[in-house]
Amino acid sequence: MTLPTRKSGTIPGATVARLPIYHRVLTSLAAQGVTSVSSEELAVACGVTAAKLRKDLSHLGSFGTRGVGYEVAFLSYHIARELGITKSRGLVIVGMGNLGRALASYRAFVARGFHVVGVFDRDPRVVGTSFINGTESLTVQAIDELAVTVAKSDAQIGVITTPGESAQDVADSMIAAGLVSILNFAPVVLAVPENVEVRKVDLAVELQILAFHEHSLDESDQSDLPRVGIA
Amino acid sequence: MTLPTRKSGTIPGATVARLPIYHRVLTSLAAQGVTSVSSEELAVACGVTAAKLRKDLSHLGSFGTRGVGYEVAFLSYHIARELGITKSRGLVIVGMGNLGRALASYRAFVARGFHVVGVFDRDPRVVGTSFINGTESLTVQAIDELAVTVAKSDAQIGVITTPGESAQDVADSMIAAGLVSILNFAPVVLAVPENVEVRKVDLAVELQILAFHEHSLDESDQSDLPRVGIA
DNA sequence: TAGATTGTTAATCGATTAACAATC
DNA sequence: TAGATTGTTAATCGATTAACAATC
Repeated sequence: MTLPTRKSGTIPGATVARLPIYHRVLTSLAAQGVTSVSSEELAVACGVTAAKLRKDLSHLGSFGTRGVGYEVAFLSYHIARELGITKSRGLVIVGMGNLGRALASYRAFVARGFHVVGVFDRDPRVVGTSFINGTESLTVQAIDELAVTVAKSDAQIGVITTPGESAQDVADSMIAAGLVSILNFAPVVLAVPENVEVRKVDLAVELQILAFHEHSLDESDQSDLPRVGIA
Repeated sequence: MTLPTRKSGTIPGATVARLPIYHRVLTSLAAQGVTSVSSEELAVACGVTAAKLRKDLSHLGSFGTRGVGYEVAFLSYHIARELGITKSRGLVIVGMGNLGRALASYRAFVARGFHVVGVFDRDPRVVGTSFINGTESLTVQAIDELAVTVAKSDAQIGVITTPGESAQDVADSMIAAGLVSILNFAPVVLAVPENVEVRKVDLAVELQILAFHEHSLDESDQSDLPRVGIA
């Protein structure tokens, strides 16, 4: 018998994007006391096909047992290890509008291994105000203080929740402060050095993609309608 | 000379997902008084390659002029038309926690052609409370009232911002109320009939994908380190 | 006409799927 | 051994890219 071997080489992007889902479902199964799961069962719970799930996992190594399935805790640990979420990672959030304040208090972040180490805003009227996020109280800081806070804490990810106009300036400040991972909610394309990874979430874009779905239905409704005319 | 012809057939999903970006950038260019743009210029502003942009647009029809470029207003209109965002679409939001309240007041939604027609929560202590979103005041309703509100208004899209435990129930209520487009922020896979389109946004997943990036850097840092030993 | 840029073609790349040999 | 399920292979599918003929 050989120890499970971690595959060398890189993991496809599409696979990386699904690993967090697998991890969350496995965590949930473990909480329910489930100790073993087949690729078919796990796939259904994750909303993917069993073939895709097994293919994804095959990029990490060989963590299942043929004829049996996967041990929930074991697989969960190896996915967490691969994702680098075995330790909690620090966030800074810049832009304390509605969305920024909501994210600063978002309980799912803590539940999934992140902690907010600082919140920032450009507006002097907002700087210095405090609010409660879960257990601790956060005081809004000026953006000048970003670099010092990032250095003092172990912050690794910057979240931008400003309007589009300020987003590039904020990104520049984050990069100057040493951050190389940015989650950008502002509807602008950020220019960053190539060692910096930006993920963009545009909530209005998500709605517009759904609007396309609605619109497609409208059109097919029309062509499905019986046409009045010469028969 | 022939009129620009709209292509028949379906538009690839990857293209549909980028059309809102093109539309937003075109809107921004128009606001700056730019009337004409080349695929190269537009692509840079959108963060894609010119080849990809032209390929995407080719699925909608032929709206450019060879040797010249695209007329901003003309192209913008045709993308909006394709996406079905020439008219404002109504949203209902269920789950008035931090995220739900933030989205209910999110100005970018109105700016991009959506309006909130109702907000809902399960908690009787929250039902009946009001808050201001831009110009109007919204009163939180009980989920029982969802169907009536959807029927009375022109709501077409349901947004779920509840905890995971309630999300499936909420989705069922939305579908019963006649909604077929759902934006789901709860970290669960919703079971829905196949005529219903669900888009899932998991904010913690976005962070976890960035954590993978951080983690990859950690690993390459280590292998880059000079190793002490027999040389 | 000469220069520029589109729209399309063909090649490449990556992701998905189905099937099955390996093996518990 | 018989039944079950993984991990892998090969085929398919869809998306991206580069190059260029069409044409303003």
